[in-house]
Amino acid sequence: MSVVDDLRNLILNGRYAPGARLGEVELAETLGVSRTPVREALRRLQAEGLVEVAANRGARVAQFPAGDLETVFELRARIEGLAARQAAAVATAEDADLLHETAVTLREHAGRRDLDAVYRLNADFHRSLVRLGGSAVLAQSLSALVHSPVLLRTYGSFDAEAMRRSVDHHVEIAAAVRAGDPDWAEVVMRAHLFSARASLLGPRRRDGG
Amino acid sequence: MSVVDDLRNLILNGRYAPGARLGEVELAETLGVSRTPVREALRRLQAEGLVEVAANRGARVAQFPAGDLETVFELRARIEGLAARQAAAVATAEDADLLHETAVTLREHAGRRDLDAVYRLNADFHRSLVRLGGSAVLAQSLSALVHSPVLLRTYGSFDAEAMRRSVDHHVEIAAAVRAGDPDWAEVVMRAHLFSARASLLGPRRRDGG
DNA sequence: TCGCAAGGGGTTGTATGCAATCCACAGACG
DNA sequence: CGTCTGTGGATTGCATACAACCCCTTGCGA
Repeated sequence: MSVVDDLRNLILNGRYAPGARLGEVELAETLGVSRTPVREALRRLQAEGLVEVAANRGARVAQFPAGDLETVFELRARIEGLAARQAAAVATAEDADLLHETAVTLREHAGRRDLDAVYRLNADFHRSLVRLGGSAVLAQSLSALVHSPVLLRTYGSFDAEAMRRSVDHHVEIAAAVRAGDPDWAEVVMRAHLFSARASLLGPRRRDGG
Repeated sequence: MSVVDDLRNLILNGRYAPGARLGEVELAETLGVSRTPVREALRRLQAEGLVEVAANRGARVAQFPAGDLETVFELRARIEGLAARQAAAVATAEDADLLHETAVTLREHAGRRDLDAVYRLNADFHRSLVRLGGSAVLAQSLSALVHSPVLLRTYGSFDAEAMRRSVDHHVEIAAAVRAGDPDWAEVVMRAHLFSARASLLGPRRRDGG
């Protein structure tokens, strides 16, 4: 429907890889509109951090330097930790049950290595949690981080144990929300993201020595 | 120079108050360009969270519901806490000296209640710290929060003691960075923001009772 | 007097044309 | 042979024209 959503999906689905050139005329033809809405969509996605545009030189899909990936997870741990905390503080039993449902379904699909469903349910879970947290600024601060092209298909690099940890974290977070325990919810969420970071980036060796 | 920067400054300087209508033709005339660059600037500022646009109904300056202000400060404490931590971990002595300079100058202007200079130096300080932290994603996550129109002229609502605390926090953060102590830098930054929140929103009474 | 529907003004959404800028390649000069 | 410069093609940036949409007003009817 909306050009900006279409373009965002194209990037997020890997149709345009990080670093790929985004020519205005090519996108306009692909999306079946003129250059004007394409340009506006590119400007929005630029502000979202999904694309980088150089003056007079066009747009490319943004790519994080590897060092920034650490920061992305550190930020997500802090921001989504807050989201989990607030969700646990305000969620009703029905809210928590819905979260639990999603987490359990996610676990089932993970058992069958159905990665597409896992990715979708994972996004659902995190989005629901943020919505429960109830703050628009929270959602916005996160969107730029979780939509990062580098984070796509992260589950592909998880081994069996990491996958098990990840899906169990979701269930545990739902339990913490159900219990109305903000501290519990926050630390599990932080563990969830640090665990994912370790699977993606490998072990963090100590500095000294 | 750039239309998006001009427009952002207009909003941030209070020329357009939160909730004010942003007509495309009016802005185009004000800025001396056509509607096209104005529209692109509005889309960018929309993604930054500074303006809200409704389909076919135009753009307005964004305004947070009061409840979200708590979340904004909670988020800033977490994100800028990370920025301070990373800055302390990597900053050189020269970097720390520059921060100290800014903090001391800020304190002098605050003593004379020169609010314009205070606001500018404060922004400089926080920006420098984030730049020291060295991560583009960090800078981007913050920009949407600190640019929030609601946070303008916050110092106007500070009493003498709160002002003193705020400026001293800057000096202390510089000291922590100079000492290369990430823990110290982070907690002072968190205190800095919680103190500001208290001045803006009043005391947070306990729930129970 | 109140409700509703049709019309008009104004604003946004989109398309297209033109100017400015950038990159690549070729040719000349040292 | 290497480097610099000029020219051509392509792409972006901007302006303008037209179409679509929304809201407000106005007139009619109950």
